[in-house]
Amino acid sequence: MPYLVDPTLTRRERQRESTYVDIVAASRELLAESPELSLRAVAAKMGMTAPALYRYVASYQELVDLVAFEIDKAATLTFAAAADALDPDDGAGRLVAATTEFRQWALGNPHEFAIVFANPVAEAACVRRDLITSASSGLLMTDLIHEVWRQRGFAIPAVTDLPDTVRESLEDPLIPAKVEHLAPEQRGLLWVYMQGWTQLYGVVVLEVMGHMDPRVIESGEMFIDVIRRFAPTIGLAEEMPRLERIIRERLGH
Amino acid sequence: MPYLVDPTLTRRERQRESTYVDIVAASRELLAESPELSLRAVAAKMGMTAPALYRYVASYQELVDLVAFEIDKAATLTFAAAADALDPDDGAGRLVAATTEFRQWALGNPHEFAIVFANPVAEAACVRRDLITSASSGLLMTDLIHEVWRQRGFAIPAVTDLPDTVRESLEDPLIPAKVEHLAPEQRGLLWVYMQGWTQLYGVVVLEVMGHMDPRVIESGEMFIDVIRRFAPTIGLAEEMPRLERIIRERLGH
DNA sequence: TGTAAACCGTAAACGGTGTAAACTCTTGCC
DNA sequence: GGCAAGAGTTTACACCGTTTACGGTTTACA
Repeated sequence: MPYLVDPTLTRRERQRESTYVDIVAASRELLAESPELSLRAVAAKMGMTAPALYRYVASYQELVDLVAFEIDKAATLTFAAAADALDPDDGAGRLVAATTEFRQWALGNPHEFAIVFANPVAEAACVRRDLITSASSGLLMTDLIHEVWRQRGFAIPAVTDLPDTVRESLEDPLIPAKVEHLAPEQRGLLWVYMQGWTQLYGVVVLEVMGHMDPRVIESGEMFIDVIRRFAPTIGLAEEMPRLERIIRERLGH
Repeated sequence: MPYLVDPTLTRRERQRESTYVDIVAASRELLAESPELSLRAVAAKMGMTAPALYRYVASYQELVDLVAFEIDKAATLTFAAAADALDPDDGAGRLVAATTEFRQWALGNPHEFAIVFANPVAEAACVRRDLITSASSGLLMTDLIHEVWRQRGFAIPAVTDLPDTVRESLEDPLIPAKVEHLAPEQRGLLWVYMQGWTQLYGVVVLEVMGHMDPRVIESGEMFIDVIRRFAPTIGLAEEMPRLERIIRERLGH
C-alpha cells in the first residue's frame, strides 16, 4: 500500500496522517495474534503511551471503529482482486470468486472478521450507523450482483410485490449500496442482494465462530452448498458446475 | 424454575448446588442490562467477593460457559413451549413456531444470545467442545425437523450423494442431535437440518447484531423470507401461507 | 523575528477488570 | 474432640480505559 503523500498537506498534517496509518497497522498486527485489541497494547507497539492515542481517537470504541473501517477497506481490495482474476465478461465467475475469497479471508483472519462483521452496531452508539453504511465490502458485493444481472438478466422481484416496509427500505436504503443508478423498478435487485448476503453471512459466521462440525468447515461443503442453493435465484442454475470449479480452486484443495 | 432438592445430597452439597443457581441468576440479571458480564459484578450481586467465585468456576471463561449452557437450556424451554401451543400433529406449525420464538427471544435478549450463539468456541479452549455439543436448543430443532419428516415425509438427500467429508460428519456427528434413532440411510436428514440452521442463524445474527436495515428488522420480513425460501426443502411449499400466519401472529404485529 | 497558540507527547492517578496466594472461620466426619 | 475439607475473606499483582496536569515542539501571526 504505497501511501503517496498529498503535497497540499502541511508537514504536521502529513505526520498526523501517517500516525493514523501506524495505529491501524499496529492494531492489525495485534489482531493477527490475539482476539483482544487493547488501547494500551496498540500504544506500546507504536512506542507511545496509552493516553497519547487520545489525540487521535476519542475513545476505545472509536479506535475499534477506525480499525474496522480500514480492515473492511483493505479486505475488499482482496475480494476485488479475486474477481479481477476472471474475465470481465464473466460476472457470475467474478461474483463467486469474490464471495469465496470473502469466506477464505474470514476463516484466515477470524479476529479481523469479528471486528468488522460480528460487531454489534447499535449498542448505545448510533453514531456508527454511517460508518456501517459506508462499508466498502457491501458496495463491492452489490456491484458484482448488479454486474451479473446486467449481463444475464435474471428475474427480480417487482417492488410492488414486496411488503411495504421492505419497499420503504429499498427506496431509501441505509445498507451500503450504490443505489442512485438503479431505477425505481429495479430496486428489487437490492432485495435479492440482501437475501444473498444473509445466507452468505450465515455460513461464514457459523464457520468462523466454530459453531459447525470442524470437518465440514475444513471441506467448505456447506459454503458451497449455500452458493449452490442461491445460484438459481440469480439465474445461475445451469452455470453452477463451472462456478463450483472456480470455488473449489479458490478453496485450495 | 422450581429446583427440587435431591435428598440424597448432603447439606453442603445442596448449598453448593444452590450457589450455582444463584451464580447463573445473578449473571442473567446483569446480562439483561449490560452486555458485559464481569466476575466481580456477579460476586457483588451475590454479596460475595470476586475470589470466592473461584470455588465454583476455575476461570472467567468457565463462568461464561456455565451461564451460556444454562441460558441455552432455559431458552430452549420457551422454544418448546411455543411449539407446544400447537397441535401435536402439526409438526410444521410446531417447527415454525419454535423457530419464530427463537428469533424473538434473540432480539429481546441480545446479550444472552451473544453469549450462547455468537461466542467463538475453539479459541484455545477445545474443552468447551463437548459443552457446545450438548446444546439443548440444537436437540430441540433437530427433533422438530424429524417430526415434520415423520409426519409428511419429504425427500432427503441420499448420504451416498453427499460429499465424503459431509458423509463422515453425518455418520459420527459432533453437532447436537439425537442421532441414534436415525437409520444410516436417513442421515441425510441431518444435512437438511444443518442447511436450515445455517440460514436461520444467518438472519438472526444479522438482525441481533444490527447489521440490517432497522425497518426490515422491525418488520421481520427478511426472517419470514428465509423461512419461505427454506420451506420447499422440507416439503412445506404449499403449507407456507398457513405457516406464515402462525409466524406473523408470533411476531406480534 | 518574537511570541502566542495549537499540537503531541509524557507521567501520575482513578476506578475497573481477572487472577493468585495467604489467611480465617465454619462445617462435616471419624 | 480433633482434624481435614470447604467457603469465604483480605491483600496483592498486572492489566485495562480514561482523565488530569504538565512539558516540549511546531506552527502561525503581529
